[in-house]
Amino acid sequence: MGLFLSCYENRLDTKGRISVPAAFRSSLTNENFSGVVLFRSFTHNCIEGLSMSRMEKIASATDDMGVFDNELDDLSALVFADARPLQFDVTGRIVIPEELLKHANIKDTALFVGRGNSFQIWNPSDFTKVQEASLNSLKKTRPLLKINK
Amino acid sequence: MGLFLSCYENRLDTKGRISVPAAFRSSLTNENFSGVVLFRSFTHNCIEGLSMSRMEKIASATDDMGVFDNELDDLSALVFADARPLQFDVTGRIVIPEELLKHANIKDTALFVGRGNSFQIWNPSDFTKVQEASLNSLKKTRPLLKINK
DNA sequence: TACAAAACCATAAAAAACCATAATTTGATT
DNA sequence: AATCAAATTATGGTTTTTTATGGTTTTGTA
Repeated sequence: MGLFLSCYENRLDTKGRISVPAAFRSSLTNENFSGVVLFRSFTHNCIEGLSMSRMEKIASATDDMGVFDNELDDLSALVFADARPLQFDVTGRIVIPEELLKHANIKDTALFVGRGNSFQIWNPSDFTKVQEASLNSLKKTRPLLKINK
Repeated sequence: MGLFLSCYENRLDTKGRISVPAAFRSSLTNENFSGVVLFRSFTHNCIEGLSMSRMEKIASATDDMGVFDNELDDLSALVFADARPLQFDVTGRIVIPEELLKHANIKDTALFVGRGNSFQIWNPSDFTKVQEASLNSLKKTRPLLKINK
């Protein structure tokens, strides 16, 4: 699977449709399911996005843990219950459910943010704030050399 | 993968295109993705360059760390969000996004600087200054023997 | 029937592919 | 070492395709 990289800002139309960035779509060309899976982030006011195959990996990972790790089991249960499979239309658009938009405080513009094997969808100005904060805290601790190992 | 070695100065055309040095391109011949990944350096006013496969290694490394290493998670999130996958055209050119050019203070000429497993792109005169400063500090501290250990 | 969801059609702007050429490098031959 | 031919490279300009976005029509179904 291709990585989700960079950021793309797109707009919702009157019918709630929004284009998933072409670069993200082409990371999903080998997928069986022509679309994405979205759910509300636990940690931020944003939407988490995954491919269906990655969702299936999470499922088998929790299977492997068996019934013994209750915490992980509960967590994945929440994810599955909240997850929305959304199929692309011909031009690569999806309709993001109202609940998710509300959780991420998204009105008419959304920012698709690459996270490697997954992505997030943000209210653009919310993301700017969080990103700056994160950058500042990193500059203090400077774990930067780890990148190039 | 071949190493990125030496420095090459190339020019941007009116459409923002610039040739990636042939020597760098031939270090990437075995890559699936015919291009490079660029992002803004955290430490200097320059652009960092990597192969896609190296980016994928970072992605799986962060996956392995899981949700437990928040610091690494934040760091990779920043990198992935900022990273721009740029595909070569037929003649080996890319278009460097405006934001990156601005960060590196690049106008019409750019210097590709080999860094072994990665490379950087600099404003030529900026690089000269930084390199001289770096050389001077090395002459004082003389940590040179450590290189071959 | 009425309503929501899906399929269909259209278009301006952005990105990619295409074509051309001068300059440079390589390599072969003397 | 010197020369020339061939290949590669960096660079410039043009054409075609893709993309994001908007609107309309059809379908399914409650």
